Amino acid sequence: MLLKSFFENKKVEELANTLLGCELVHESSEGTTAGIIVETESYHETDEASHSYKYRSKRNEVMFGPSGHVYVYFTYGIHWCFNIVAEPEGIGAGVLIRALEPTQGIELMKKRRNKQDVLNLANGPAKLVQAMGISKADYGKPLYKGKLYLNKAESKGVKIAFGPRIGISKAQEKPWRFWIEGNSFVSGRPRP
DNA sequence: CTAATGATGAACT
DNA sequence: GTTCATCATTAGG
Repeated sequence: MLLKSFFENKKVEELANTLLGCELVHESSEGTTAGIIVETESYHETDEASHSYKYRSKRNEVMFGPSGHVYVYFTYGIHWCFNIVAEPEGIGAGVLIRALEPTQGIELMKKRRNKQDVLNLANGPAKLVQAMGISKADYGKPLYKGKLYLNKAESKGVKIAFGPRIGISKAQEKPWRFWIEGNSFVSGRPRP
């Protein structure tokens, strides 16, 4: 699994970039599920759209902590999203995982999601949280230690594309969304 | 205490 | 492509 040093000494957008192609693994009591990260977005405290913008609060305080920890948040009344904290303690930054390509425990994911279509298991922020069995219980946990962790990118030479983020009502000017070019598990396709 | 808001998904036409 | 479900967190009084 990737160690603490992987998350350190990287800018948030750099981490978002490096995370593409890595495998996210969760060993739960129901079984192990895993998937390749194919889409990310980066957020920083200087960015108006970020939860960590301007001040810290009870919800986002883990984003100001050391990098490599898990930030899980709830939105729109029913949806959970999964983030990885980036940059050193004191800086509120993180990478939102937007989509996964399932690799292990696909049957379990289908059961959790109550869907049969593999393409539709984890191609969205709240979907992958459900498919992986991640919950608020994982909030603040380190990714370099424990049952939820990352494996190094297996394939080299994947094409990385980037563009504006999705679902932001303010500050959409930063091209801080990254995805693997041509991967069909990426949520949505930006227009040229 | 009360009201507005939102880094979305599913179902539908 | 469009509509709406649904609630923790936040800001304001």
